[in-house]
Amino acid sequence: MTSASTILSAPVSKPAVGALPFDHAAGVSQMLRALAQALEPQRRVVHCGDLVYRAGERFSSLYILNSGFMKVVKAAADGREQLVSLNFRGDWMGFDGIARGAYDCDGVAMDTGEVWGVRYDALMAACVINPALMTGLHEAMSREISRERESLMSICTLPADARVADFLRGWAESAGQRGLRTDEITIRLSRAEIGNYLGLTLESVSRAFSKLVKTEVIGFTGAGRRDVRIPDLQALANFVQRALSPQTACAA
Amino acid sequence: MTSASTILSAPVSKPAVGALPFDHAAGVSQMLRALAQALEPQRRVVHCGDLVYRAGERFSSLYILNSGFMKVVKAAADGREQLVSLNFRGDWMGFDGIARGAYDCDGVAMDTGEVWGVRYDALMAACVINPALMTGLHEAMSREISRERESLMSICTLPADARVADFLRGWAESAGQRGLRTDEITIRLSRAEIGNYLGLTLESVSRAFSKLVKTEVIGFTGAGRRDVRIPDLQALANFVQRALSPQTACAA
DNA sequence: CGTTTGATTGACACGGTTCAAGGTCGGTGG
DNA sequence: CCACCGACCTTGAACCGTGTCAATCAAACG
Repeated sequence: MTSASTILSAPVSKPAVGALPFDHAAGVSQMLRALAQALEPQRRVVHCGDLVYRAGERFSSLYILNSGFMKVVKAAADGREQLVSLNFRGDWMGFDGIARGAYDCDGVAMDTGEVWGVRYDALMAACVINPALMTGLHEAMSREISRERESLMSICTLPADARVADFLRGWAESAGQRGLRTDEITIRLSRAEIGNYLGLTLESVSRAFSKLVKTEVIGFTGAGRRDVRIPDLQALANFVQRALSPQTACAA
Repeated sequence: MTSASTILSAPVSKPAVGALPFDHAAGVSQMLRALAQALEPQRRVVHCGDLVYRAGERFSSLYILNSGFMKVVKAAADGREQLVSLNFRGDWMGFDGIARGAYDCDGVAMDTGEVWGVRYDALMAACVINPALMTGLHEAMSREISRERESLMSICTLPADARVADFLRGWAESAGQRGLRTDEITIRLSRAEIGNYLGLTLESVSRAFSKLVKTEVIGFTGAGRRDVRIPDLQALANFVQRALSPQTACAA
């Protein structure tokens, strides 16, 4: 407990001002270790398609992804479905359940992985003893809010091509944070899922990919069209900018 | 402190299952009272246009709206701006700052009102003493996440008319939660702001309003076109459904 | 190998943006 | 008090980006 009590305090108070590649992976590992130590999380191996929690179910636990890849889907009373979040190792899920006392989304595994469930009441109790846990939790919620706002801006202000480009940029970025290469990524979503996430049809997504390939800012590597090569991340970002103001290409 | 220690526990565990008009206002009042008691928040009177916090500023406080009306705006490095959140009495603001250590949005007053600033570190300390405070905080963050997902779905899945209709429905709903009438509301946003929020141009918003008036699901009351009469909230909701499936009008 | 699922591409229609021209309201000063 | 002004809203017409529908193709799978 002594070690846990100071865990995360350093990365918390010093968020490495402007630098994105601050040690995200280390922070995640510390958080997971602190949780394992304080709470005996319920570990569960999941496979592609498994539901970790579902909309309407009584809220009792938050979930942290130890490995694998998950999506969060919101369903409306009419048939509409909306992919609202994509999650990787270290990400928390289930925050939506806290306020209402019931989840209002489905958490779906997209891959084989391990999810840790921690009872909310137990977590609260642990937070009182170990404030670093609480801080870590709040940061996770804060990140989720910021991420969603980022998506919103992308969807509201960018044309289809740029939305897809921005999506790829974001994916590469989060791959980088997890220590993976950013110049060769695998998009583990169908065109339809990407489209749903970005407010586009699958055809528009497909056309956007084609255009990005033609413009040379991305390329396909594998046989399926899901392995993307990104020779230059900055070029991707520039593509987004160009889509906004075709004439004012160079700002910085 | 004895009174504060049980505050919110009842409304939390019994979210009044399907009924929206559970006593939201009472919960807000209790929360504000608990904060005032535990933390001596820094009270500030704001006027329309005032910035309560701004993007880039070092994070230190969260803000709670005691009265008035505020918007949260996110600005991209290029000129893009996105209205990401609208806030009323009892809403918290500034969550976006927790993770990065700096806010990434502007909090802007849209009206005269009073905002309470509470230092985050002091709040954390108080949470340890009074767990109800912590619970209330988490519920507020959870609500923010859910709200944003709601917006995302609306924007991604609805045509222009329905988006505006859904926006009005949501506004009326939150007016109702605050104890105001839901059949006569005042939209304190310009067409341009609504458009930005919904991913539309101001012209599209204006046309949507006109169509809603022509369809009789809303009407204008005041001289300016911002006072909206909603004779039947259900009719508004039906309009949204109709926009999705023109033939399959009746589901329930 | 046939079947199935997902991706690509084309042709066309439609919704929403863009551009432009008034119109209305509220405020300010002569 | 009224004329003027600026901010905001409405409406129309033309254009264009996406959605829709449909055909084809490629890869995965039993």
